[in-house]
Amino acid sequence: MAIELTTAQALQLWHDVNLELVRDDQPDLTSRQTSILLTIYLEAPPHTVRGLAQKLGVSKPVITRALNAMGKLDLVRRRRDDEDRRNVLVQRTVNGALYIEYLADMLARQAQGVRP
Amino acid sequence: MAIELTTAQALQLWHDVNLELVRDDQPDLTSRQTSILLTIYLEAPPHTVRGLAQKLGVSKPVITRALNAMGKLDLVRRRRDDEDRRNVLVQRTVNGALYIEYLADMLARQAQGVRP
DNA sequence: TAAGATAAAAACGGAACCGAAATGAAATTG
DNA sequence: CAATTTCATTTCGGTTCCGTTTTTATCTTA
Repeated sequence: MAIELTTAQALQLWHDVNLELVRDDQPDLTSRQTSILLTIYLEAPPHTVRGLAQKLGVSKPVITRALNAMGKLDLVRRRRDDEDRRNVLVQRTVNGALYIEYLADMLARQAQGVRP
Repeated sequence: MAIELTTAQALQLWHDVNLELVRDDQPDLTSRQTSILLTIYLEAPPHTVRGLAQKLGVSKPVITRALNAMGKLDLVRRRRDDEDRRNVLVQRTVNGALYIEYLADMLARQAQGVRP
């Protein structure tokens, strides 16, 4: 069951979602931060800085800084890998799960409102 | 014909779209810039700095700066309003229309790929 | 026409982010 | 066990964005 969406509907949905993200009082995440956050919450662990950098096609410092920012917001958490202490494992938080839930509900609601 | 999308599907779609935006070599727009751009291209003119600021719930300098940035990318253009020369009218460009088209196609393609 | 109102931009200091290069810590290899 | 590799972070200079405040230009109105 693929989702059939005309390009006009897709644009309108993108517009409405972005507008709500700007207008709400949730923290504003960049595309990179959003990609990282959703990768962590949608894909199976473990998630390392190196792995995330490869998946997104960006440098490792970009991941480090994004983790700093999202760590401050309590959306993700770092933990040293005990198997290989060079690695940092990125983990979920309760607050991050709540944010994801907000995002998912908003997206589904906006999609619901798409007009033919 | 509303678009039915589970929250899980919505999240996956959001993830995939953001990931592609990070990975492509198109200019990276912020949520605010995207909202402004799509407002200009989806809603009827005229578009003024003041009107855009109100619609997005942000200050006017935010709009001015976003227009500077998107003007450099040739995505939008300013024109003085001849009726009231205090106003700036924001207008579309060919390059902006091409960017919108790229965005729309990518979104529709990603939506097409959503799995039940 | 002088005074006030309005629209946009500019200026300012502070915060965040960028890519590239250097550093620190831990594991691996010869 | 010394040298090298790997992983993540820090640092650097530069750019961009933020909110607030000030300035400039234009219009309205008393």
